[in-house]
Order: sequence, then structure tokens, then C-alpha cells
Amino acid sequence: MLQLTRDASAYQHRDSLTKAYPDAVSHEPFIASTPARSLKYGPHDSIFLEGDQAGHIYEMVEGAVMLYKLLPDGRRQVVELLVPGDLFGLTCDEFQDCSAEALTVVRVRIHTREAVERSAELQQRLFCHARAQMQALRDHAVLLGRKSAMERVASFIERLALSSDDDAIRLPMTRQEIADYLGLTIETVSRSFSELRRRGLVACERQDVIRVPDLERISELTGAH
Amino acid sequence: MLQLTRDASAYQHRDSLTKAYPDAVSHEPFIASTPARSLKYGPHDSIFLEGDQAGHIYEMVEGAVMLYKLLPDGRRQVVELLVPGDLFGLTCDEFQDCSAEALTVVRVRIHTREAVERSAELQQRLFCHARAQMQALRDHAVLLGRKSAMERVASFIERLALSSDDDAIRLPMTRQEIADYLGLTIETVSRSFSELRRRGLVACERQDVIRVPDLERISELTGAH
DNA sequence: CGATTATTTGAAATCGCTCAAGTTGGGTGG
DNA sequence: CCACCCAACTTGAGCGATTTCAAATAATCG
Repeated sequence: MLQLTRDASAYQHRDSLTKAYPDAVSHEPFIASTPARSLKYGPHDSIFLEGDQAGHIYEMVEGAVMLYKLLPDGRRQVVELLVPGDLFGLTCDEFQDCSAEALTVVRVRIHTREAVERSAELQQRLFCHARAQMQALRDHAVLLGRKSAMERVASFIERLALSSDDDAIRLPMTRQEIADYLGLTIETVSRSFSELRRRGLVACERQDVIRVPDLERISELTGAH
Repeated sequence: MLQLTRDASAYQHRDSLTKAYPDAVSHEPFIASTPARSLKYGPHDSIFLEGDQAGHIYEMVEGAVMLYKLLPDGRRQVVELLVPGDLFGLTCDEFQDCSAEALTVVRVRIHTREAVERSAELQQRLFCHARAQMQALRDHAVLLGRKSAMERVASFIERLALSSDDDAIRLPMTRQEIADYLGLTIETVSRSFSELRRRGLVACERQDVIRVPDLERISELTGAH
């Protein structure tokens, strides 16, 4: 039976957004019992689009995926970043309410609705997962509604750094994708990174690999401390 | 068993944010089977605070509630508006991740976690409800991250108007609360309303009651059409 | 190595914010 | 019932953070 226990563990293993290099971050299957189909995507591959028939449940095994929505004039807002262990694609509706695109090489396992309906344990984890994602969305609403550009970028780096076990943090997204996630323009994101570099708070090895010598000083800039 | 069916009905009855006057919008119990405790709050009463022990599940029966988060320096972001039929207060964690405050006179029914764990039908509705709230949060992320001030206000009015059966729409929130919901300042919200009034797109009877003669023209301003 | 794309930087414009008065309106008590 | 009061709202002026527009530079991939 679905237990509404105080268990955040289902959302703890947020790792591979951050791995310096996306070498096989394997992840034990979320849904062990099912003969699930496995799929692989390359960077920038579309997984599904807003409005698509919502068929099954995707379980992240490796890589990073973004969920985004578009306005008719082309403005884009990235609403979620997904890493191994995360689930997505499940709606109560008939259709997807946002689009999903692979940021890196991505492996997902695909489960049918029926498989989910059969497994009580799965339902519980699914539910807790939804709650955790909701918490993340609320935090993101605070970021989008109330934080300055620098605070947004610092929050983003802090999140990556916290979930990284490596010293070098790989940015899984282009500047444009980061901008669309943080509700900024690409130029503002770039300027914020430059400013942090100038201040010695981040070091860039390559465009997409950064080092954070002192995470504490980044955290002070997030607005949440 | 928890059915992951394509059923958005659990989230359809968004009504009383909009009733011109909050006269007893009664709502059939979401959870019929439980001997649930009922509670009443007045406008601006706090229901719980971020960090409070997360005990039970609240079911909205009457009125409107806002969920919000604060940054340490006092900046506030309203992350959700709740109306009869909505559920809140349920976390996977031990603690509330945001605060809840009554906007109007509010009646809620309170259920224990145990009661929820006993009812399969309830779990399903709870789950679908969480999905629907998530969709709302994603839409709100688009608003906060990508829409102009006028587009935000128009989106807000459109939402109220769509869920209103009356011609007169009662704003259940002060300008400050609207501002904190839309990620703006109180002055910007006020100026946007004035601009809409000047253009004849809304008429104000009182500060907190407006009329929308032509909803179509408001919709054109939301950025989503 | 060259072409192409992504990123950075600069300068100017703009939208929304801040600060500072006014104004309105609803409620209260005389 | 009216005058007053207080809080909520509106309006104005100036400022500033972020965007926009335009190049320049750097990185990536054949």
C-alpha cells in the first residue's frame, strides 16, 4: 500500500548533473520487477514534446534531461532538470504538459502505466518522488520570482557543486539552456559567470567545466543564507 | 489500487478564488469515509509555517489559501493558491517546505496520514492532485521566468475570470499578495491594473472587485495566445 | 586549418524597482 | 450619519538591473 511516510530517500541520489565526465553513472533500477524497455538518447535529442500523447513512465538511468515549456513567440522556460533516479512523463492528463529533451547522453527505462499500477512499492516511490519534485519546483519559483541574476547563477552553481562528488563540475547545459532555466538571457548568465571568475569564486577549465574553490562563498551569494 | 489513469477531474472544480462574495462555497467531502476534524480560519490567519512538523493532510472546503516561502531577508514568493477541493500540507519529509496562510475565511478538513494510507481511492485522487498541482507550478514557472509584468497580471486575471461563474470577480488577495504571487512589486501590480482600467479592459467596482467586459482581450495580453 | 557555433564583451535602451508623496476607501466612534 | 483615521492603494520621478542589439573572441568539429 502507498505509504505516506516521511521518506525523502527516493530523491537523494541526485548525482550526475555534476559528474565532471558522464562516464556510465549506472543506477540500480527503480522498478526492478518489470521487463522494462530501455532507450538511449544523444545530447539535444527530443524525448517527447508538449502535447504528445502521454504513454508511459520514464525512469532516468544515466545522463541529464530537461523539461521545458514554450510560449507561442518562442520564449522558453526550462522547468525541471532530471538526473538518474528521477521519473518523468507521467501525467494525469492524456497529454504531456511540457517537452523533454536530453542534455547529455541519456539512458532511460520505460515502464507502462499498467506496470506501475501493479506495483504498490513503486506507487509509493512514485508518489514521494512527485512530492520531492514539487518541493524543487517551489524553490525554483522563489528563484524565478524573487532572486537577482547573480543570486540565480550562484544558486545554480551551488546546486551543481552540492551534488558533485568531483572537484571539477561539469555544466551539463549550454549558456542558453542555463539562461532558460534561470529566467535570464544568455548574456546575463555569461556576465555573471565572468564576474564570479573575476572575483575568484569559480575557475573555468573549459567552457563547460568549472571549479569552485570555496563553496561557502558561493552559498553566501544565493540569497538563501 | 492507485490508478494512474488520465483523469484530471480531481482538479477541475477551481471555483471560489473568484466568487464575487465568498458565501458558503460548500464542497462535498473529498474524503468521505474519515471522521475528519474540521477547522476554520480568518483572513491572514497562519495555518502552518515552513519548518513546522508535517502532521496531517488539509482538504480545502471553503475559501482560499496561499502557500508561500520567505528568503532570509524577507522577500516573499507565493508559490500556490488553493481553492476548495485542493489538498495541501502533505510532504514526504518530516517538515513543511512552505508556509500556509488563509486569504479569506477558510474551512478545511483535516485528515491523518493513517486515514490516507487506508483509502486506496483517496490515494489515487491525492496522486492525481499532486500531478495537477505540478502542472500549475510549471505554468507558474513560465510566468515568473519569461513573462512581462503586464502579461503576468493579465494571466492572473484570466485565471480568476475563467474560474468565475459570476460577472464580478472578487480578488481574494491584497495588491501585496498578488505582487508576491506574480514576482513583482506592489507598485507594478497597481500600475498594471490602472493601465488595464485606462484601456477599458477591466472595470473596478471596488478595490477588490473587478469586471472583465471582454475576456478575449485580456487573454491576448497573457503571452500565451 | 578553416568554418561554424557558442560565448564573451560593450554600449545603449528599457522595464520594473525604489523612494516619496498623494489618494482612496472602509471602518469606527462620536 | 458624519468626520476622522488608518491601511491599502495609486501615482510620479529617478534610478538601476537586466535586456537588447551589435561585435569581437573563443571553442569545437570536420
